Amino acid sequence: MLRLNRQTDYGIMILTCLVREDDKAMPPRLLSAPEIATASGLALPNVSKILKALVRGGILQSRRGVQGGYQLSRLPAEISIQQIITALDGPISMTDCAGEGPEQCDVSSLCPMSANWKYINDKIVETLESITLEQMAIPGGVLAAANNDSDSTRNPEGE
Amino acid sequence: MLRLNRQTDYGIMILTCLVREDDKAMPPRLLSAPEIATASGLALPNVSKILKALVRGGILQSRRGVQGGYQLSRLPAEISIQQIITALDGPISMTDCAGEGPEQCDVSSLCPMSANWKYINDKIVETLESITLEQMAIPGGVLAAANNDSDSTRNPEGE
DNA sequence: TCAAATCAGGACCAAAGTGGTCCCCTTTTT
DNA sequence: AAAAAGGGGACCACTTTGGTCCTGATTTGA
Repeated sequence: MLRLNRQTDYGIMILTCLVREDDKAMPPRLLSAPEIATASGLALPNVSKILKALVRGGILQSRRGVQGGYQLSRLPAEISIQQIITALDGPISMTDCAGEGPEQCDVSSLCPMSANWKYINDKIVETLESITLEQMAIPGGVLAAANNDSDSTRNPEGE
Repeated sequence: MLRLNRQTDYGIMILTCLVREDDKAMPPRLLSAPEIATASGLALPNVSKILKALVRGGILQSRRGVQGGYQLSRLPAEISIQQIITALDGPISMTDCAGEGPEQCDVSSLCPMSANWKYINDKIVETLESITLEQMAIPGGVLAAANNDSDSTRNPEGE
């Protein structure tokens, strides 16, 4: 599976909603949690929980009180999917080996796969880092962006 | 986190053990579950469960009876990490959107992120498909292989 | 100054998933 | 026939996750 949890999925959905709402209302204003819940079609308590986590992770800014609400703390083009995942689900690490400490895996001698796992992990982080919220907010946006720099990644077989 | 489960982690560890044992005993012979458990340092019942799953997934071949055991069904260079993960943890799909059916996510209208998720998912599968068990079995093997074809992937910053 | 609106933090619980063990059956060799 | 293996699945304890709710802090505005 290798699936990210549902909170994270919802979080990205919520953020893409925010981007679209921002585009609509040109003097960009704060959106309250109930407004965001309505726009995204999710239940308020859950949306609220996710929004708070996104603030803690530095993705959103909030203001309390009457007329308060949430807004992106950076431009959508400067927020990567990787940052969102990290904010909601902690840092990406496919195995204990790939994590911070060198030898959590003390089963046999020293884990000979550690360096390999770290490389794989970095590769995936790199992929997720290259996808921006701006791309994610428009249908097919990621694919379109990938076609625009076909030299920095692999050419899709032909040519 | 985006972590693969422990069975999968163990599974890859077990397979790399198998590769190394195979290299030692030049007339390649079958290894029994207890032998593999000893070699890997894991508990027998758990190793046994994982080995069975790997057989079902087509990664290993088995033979029953006295002198029976397990062996790889292909060369280590022809087994990708992706195949192992799929065998032990099911097909990779980061979200419901990225999975098979088009619109599991029926929250608001039709999910505009679906195509984007599919692209990201493919990208990760591609990465995992490019890593072989042979590379994984030697320390630093993945990194070495990546340096050998620095045109097909990104150059690590400086030239 | 008080009330209303709004976010912050965390407690809480039910449901699902995971990790690990064990048992009984089948196959194969001697 | 007995012993040595793997096959399939049941089973349970534990952890994680998903989701809701409550209480407190902050801000605005009448």
